[in-house]
Amino acid sequence: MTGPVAIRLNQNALFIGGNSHLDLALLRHSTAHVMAAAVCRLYKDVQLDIGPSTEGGFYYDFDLPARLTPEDFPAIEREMAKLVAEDLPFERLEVGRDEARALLGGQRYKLERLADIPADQAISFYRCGDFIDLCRGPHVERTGQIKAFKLLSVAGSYYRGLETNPMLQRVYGIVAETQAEIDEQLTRLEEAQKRDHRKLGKELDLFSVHDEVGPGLIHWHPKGARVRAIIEEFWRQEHFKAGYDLLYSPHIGKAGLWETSGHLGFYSENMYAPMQIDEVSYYVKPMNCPFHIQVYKSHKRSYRDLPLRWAELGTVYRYEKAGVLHGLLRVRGFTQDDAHIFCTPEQIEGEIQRTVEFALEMWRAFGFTEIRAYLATKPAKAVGEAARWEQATRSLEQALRTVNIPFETDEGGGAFYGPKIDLKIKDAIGREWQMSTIQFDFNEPERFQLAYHGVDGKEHQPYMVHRALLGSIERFFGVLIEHYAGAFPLWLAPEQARVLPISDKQMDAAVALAATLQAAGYRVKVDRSADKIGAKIRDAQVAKIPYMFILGGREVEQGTVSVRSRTAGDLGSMSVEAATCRLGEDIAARR
RNA sequence: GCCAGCUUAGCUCAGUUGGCAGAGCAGCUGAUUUGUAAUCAGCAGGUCAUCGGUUCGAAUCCGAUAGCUGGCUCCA
Repeated sequence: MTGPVAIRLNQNALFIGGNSHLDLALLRHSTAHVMAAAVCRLYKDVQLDIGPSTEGGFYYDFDLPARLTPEDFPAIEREMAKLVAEDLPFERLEVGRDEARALLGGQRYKLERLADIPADQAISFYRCGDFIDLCRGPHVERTGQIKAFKLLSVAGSYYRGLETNPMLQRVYGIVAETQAEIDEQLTRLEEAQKRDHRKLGKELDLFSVHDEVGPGLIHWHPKGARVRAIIEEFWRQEHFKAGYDLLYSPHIGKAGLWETSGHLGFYSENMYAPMQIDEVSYYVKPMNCPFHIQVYKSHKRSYRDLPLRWAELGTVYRYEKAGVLHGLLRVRGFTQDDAHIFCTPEQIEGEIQRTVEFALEMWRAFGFTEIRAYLATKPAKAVGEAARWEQATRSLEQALRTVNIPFETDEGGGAFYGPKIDLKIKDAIGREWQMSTIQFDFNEPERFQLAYHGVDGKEHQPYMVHRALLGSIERFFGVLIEHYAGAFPLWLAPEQARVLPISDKQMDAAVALAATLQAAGYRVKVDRSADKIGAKIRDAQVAKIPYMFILGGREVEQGTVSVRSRTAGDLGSMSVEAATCRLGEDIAARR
């Protein structure tokens, strides 16, 4: 979107000036109204809810007897175009409550919305032709100011977002100043869809999900598994450097363990049914913490031992509702890059800070810089003393300020057992996914009676922090695929280089070169097809392989190799040493 | 789980009003031995997601189930 939207507001409307972002929001919201007006003209018995602007466009929620499908969009768009052509003014009306009720007639959702407006607040309606809607505003002046728009999708949406409420139909759309901008936005959406990890995962042969096995259960193919192995090895080394130790724990545990931890009480709807072993119930783990706690409790701990930082790539299984599963980003079995930090109250602030810094460092290493942080505070229902909550929340906030990343506060968004910091990043089409999480836990240390001996010789309860930096390896891989559009940098690429003989005459030399490079630790394959060189290059390019080493008669004779880069094209002939040197440089720079 | 839509070869997709199941790519075989993004020919590949119904006849119409997609709720 470019430039400020030049819109002058109705003199009755609340003035919002100068800011193009807000003007765009006005335009979007106004277009939502026009869409609602169009729907009311075309359909009978329309119950209206709300139609706000969103980050990318707008939507309006309706309840109507007809079921809307994208096939209905052209008719709605035509009706909207008529409303725009009529250039109707948006008129603001301020009315009393009784009059408002009368105006709303049989609009049940609107009447409920009206009841929510505080007594001291003005009640306003906006009229646009014969369409009138309870609305705070503001709006653009006239419908004629809406130049270009398009309806994109329709989906169900619970009234007020509550699962127990009726489901409304939500129609999404976009609006811009010119048709060209709409086309541009649609092209961007298409481009984003091309880097969807589900599409690339199939095309690049990275992973799969199978009906025969079950939804949300990921199969890592050789190439995906190779990338995963590199990620995990890097992760382990970074953790050792950061003062962590590694743990491995079982996949199942007795019911009693999950009772003590509280999971059977507060997390059972996400846990799979138990299995009977020797007449005892065992559960597959949805989390790793109770196991780490057992290790902690395996002997007495002193304040001199703390902090303990224990990490595990722990595979957990959680029941997720069928409708929420999404490629690698939302699955039922996944490996968390989990860790638990046990420390004294004095250490907590420093530990949180280094954890946040560690997380950002990790994200930077993988090429991510745009991350949003959220500080989630104490919810209404919570365990733990108020003073602890306060100290914990303060140290989280302090850490965010010290590392200087902007954050939003999610008031009351913490878990019942402690406050947390979440780091979120966006997928190819702008959906935000929670990745890193740093969570305090006041619940389990209490339930498991965790203790350490303090300087005073007395037993104290340690602070416990759960943290996952990448979140889960599955989700991280999904986001990574989209981030690089499948073209992994050399250090992560499952196949770093492919040797392409011009003809079969160079096959022996090609196999020998690949063997040499493989022995030196590079991931290299030979193209053994009978294709012409152009086709071999195309195959390698489509497979997004960073380097192609082309061997013709000349190269074999001179002991050189013609190097082609995925991004820069033909780099010309060079010695094998020069070529491997280039690989080494790219790997070191994580290019 | 809820609302809506979708499901045809390994992949991407055609398939008209209910009347013999199709293409490209990939695969295999053969020919070609090629100099920086697709060599040519042939062959093979299907319980049209599954189950049931309507019909003389169903990929096509109806119902159920499963999976997927877009959202909602929930979450790493």
